[in-house]
Amino acid sequence: MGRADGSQRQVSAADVDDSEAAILHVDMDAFFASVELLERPDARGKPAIVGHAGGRGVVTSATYEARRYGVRSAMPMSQAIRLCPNAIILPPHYERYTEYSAKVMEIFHEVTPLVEPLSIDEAFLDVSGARRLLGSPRRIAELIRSRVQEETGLTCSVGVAATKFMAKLASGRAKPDGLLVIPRSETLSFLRPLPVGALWGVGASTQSSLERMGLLTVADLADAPLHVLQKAVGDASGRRLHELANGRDPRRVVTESREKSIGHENTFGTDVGDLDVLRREFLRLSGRVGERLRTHGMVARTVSIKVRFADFRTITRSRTLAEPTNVGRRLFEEAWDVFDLLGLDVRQTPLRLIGVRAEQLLDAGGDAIALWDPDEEWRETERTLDAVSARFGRGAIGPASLVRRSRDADEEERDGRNPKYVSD
DNA sequence: TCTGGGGTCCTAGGACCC
DNA sequence: TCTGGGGTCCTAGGACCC
Repeated sequence: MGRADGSQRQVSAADVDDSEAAILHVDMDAFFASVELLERPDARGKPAIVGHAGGRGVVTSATYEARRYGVRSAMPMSQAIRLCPNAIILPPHYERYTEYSAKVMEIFHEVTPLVEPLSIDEAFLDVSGARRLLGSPRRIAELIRSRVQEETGLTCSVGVAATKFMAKLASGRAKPDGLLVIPRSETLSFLRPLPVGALWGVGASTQSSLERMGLLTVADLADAPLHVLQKAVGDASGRRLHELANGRDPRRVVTESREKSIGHENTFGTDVGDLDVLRREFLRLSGRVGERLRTHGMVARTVSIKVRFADFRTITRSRTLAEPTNVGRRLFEEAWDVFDLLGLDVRQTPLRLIGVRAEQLLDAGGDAIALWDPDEEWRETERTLDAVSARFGRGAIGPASLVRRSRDADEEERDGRNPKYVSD
């Protein structure tokens, strides 16, 4: 990846004090675009945009050359093309991004087990325990940068600081293809002059409410009384902003997290006013959600739907089930019923988008029905359930029937033994 | 200019329980 | 006859992030 301009790459001097800065934030540079360019050498050094031309898509990623024209992620493609008519449009290949993501995450894991992926292309690393073996945090950051470059052909930027937030700020400042250490002692002097929008969690809306109150910089927030901030942006956000603005961020690097919801949604190429089409789409989305629940070994207690109208107004409706499920057909039944209750006249007001999301996820192990074969199509599941209920009645499909996973299966799997399945 | 798809977290009101 | 306070769950919407 080339740089945005001819300026010096931002690298902290070797004598910067990183002794109290053991958190790294690694962020791939223009990740999707850079992966595409690996196979399109002809497009290197030129403005290129990842996304679908035409239709309702947005920019997924743009090279720094394209960004010079004002192209940004999440910008409507039509607008991006207007800004940069000569840009090369690259259709996305998500499987490739997933592959490269796995490669770089593996490199991180060879440095420290304390890796917290934030998204497909960035992660926090706690390297406090890796110093003895690999050297100072700055040395480790350099090592990661050169390994990523050598082993994937991609560049990344690394921020090194005492807290997660400062590390992320540093990597952003180092971009592209740079490294920046913010010593603990310089946290406040770095932070205070920045605009409020630099803080994690301050987007356009929060920024304008803060600005209306005359709070323009991080220093303004740091010095404002807590209750003033809380009044403006709510209890939790106010407290968090106040902490961040004062350089405090106690969050640890956590390696494991469980998903809290799984959903799919689709924006139609043109708004849809046909109930049959909507019904089929709800069915398809529910099927995909059920499939993913099963591969995760989870069931959902709550199903929620999302509906977006032509004018972009968006509503959600949800329903909590008596029995949690991971069966696509069940998710669909609830989704469709909840949608039906809206009483929309879709021929009059066609829809731009619909979505289905599973919430309040529970481990499917133990008492719930578990359909463990990830390759199993939900339609297969549906047929099985229908057949069972046809023969034995609906009550037959319950906690005690079909295939159940033993409580110890997880532990046994960890021990390397075969997971045990019991069937009643 | 016309706005994707995957998520997380927070708020607020009402129901319900003790 | 008028009126508690706390806690949890459910639902809808919105801000935010990548």
